[in-house]
Amino acid sequence: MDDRNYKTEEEILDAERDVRSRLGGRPLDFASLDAISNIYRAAAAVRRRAEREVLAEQGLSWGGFTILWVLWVWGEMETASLANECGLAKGTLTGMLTTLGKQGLVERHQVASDKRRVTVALTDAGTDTISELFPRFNRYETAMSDGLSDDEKRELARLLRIVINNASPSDPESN
Amino acid sequence: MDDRNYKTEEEILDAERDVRSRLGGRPLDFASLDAISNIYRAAAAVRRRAEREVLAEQGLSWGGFTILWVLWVWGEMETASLANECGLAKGTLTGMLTTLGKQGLVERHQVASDKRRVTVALTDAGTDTISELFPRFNRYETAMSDGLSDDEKRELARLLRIVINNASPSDPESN
DNA sequence: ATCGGTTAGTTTGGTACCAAACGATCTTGA
DNA sequence: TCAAGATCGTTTGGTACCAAACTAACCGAT
Repeated sequence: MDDRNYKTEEEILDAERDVRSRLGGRPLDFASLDAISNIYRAAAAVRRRAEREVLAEQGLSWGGFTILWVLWVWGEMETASLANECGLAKGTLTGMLTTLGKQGLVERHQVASDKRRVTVALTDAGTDTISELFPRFNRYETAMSDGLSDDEKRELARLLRIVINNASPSDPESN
Repeated sequence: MDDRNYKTEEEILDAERDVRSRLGGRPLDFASLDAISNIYRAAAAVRRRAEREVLAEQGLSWGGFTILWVLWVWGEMETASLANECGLAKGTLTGMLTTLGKQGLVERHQVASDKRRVTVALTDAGTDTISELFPRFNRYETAMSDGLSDDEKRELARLLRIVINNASPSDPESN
């Protein structure tokens, strides 16, 4: 059976023709369709494989890894910034910090001047974990970019930044 | 407070310098890092917004929408192909088909010649839903691609296909 | 003809994730 | 000074998602 999870050029064109006819010739934006749906496909594939092949042995999820990485690069920070930086809802972050805390990788500190606020920092074990793990993760990223030139990687990142901005509510109450 | 969820050029360079120093000058592939991490960021942002602004009023998740879309384009198909086509684990598909079935949007049919096998098809209501919803979803995709030329959209899709292939286990027992 | 291995889909157990409701703390204005 | 509102992080309730264990059906070799 056909278990490829990509399409040949012809199959894509077939699908386009089908959809077009099913809509009675109404105009559709296939260029956008293809671009956007591939973003999700690529992200899911990259994530699943990373969790299986790089992160699982450390007992980390993609989200957990992201949190450690952000804390490593940016240092101790408040949960609101951290959630935003990681692209997580604040409620989600609470749970994941609890998990990471149980693993001894992060610590919460109450802010003295405002008892509502909490900062998060890596523990020594957390620092060890991420500094050992990150180079391996980066090699994985290199492998996922195999076949792309450096210019193409940069172009890919640039195009995605445009999409990210389009999708990011500059308007209010995200979270 | 700074609640942008993107970075300026300088901030990215700052972060790069920090990470570089933290690793004691070990070489890192920042081009791949930037490209791959932006894929996930973009996907999460696009998905969340789609679920809120396009899918929620129909009571559909991204995954549920994807299933309807695939069935609409490709017609009745067996669950294994459908799971593969949607990028879902087969166990996940079981649950989502149950949900979609309760909503009256899809039907399961046992294959007569092999009672292990099951095919899935849209109901009339399912067909109505997806054919009404899809054009709106496509307009959303267009909005998410705002600022990209048609050539850039195609280039984005092409670059992502390469990543998808890299991340897809051509080897066995996925699922 | 039946027994062992293979291949379907489903069930199970667990995490990740979101949105909305909540409780505690800070702030502001009268 | 103290009550009303804003703003923190957490809790709650629910879905989506995966991997691994499971069950039923098929199939091939003896």
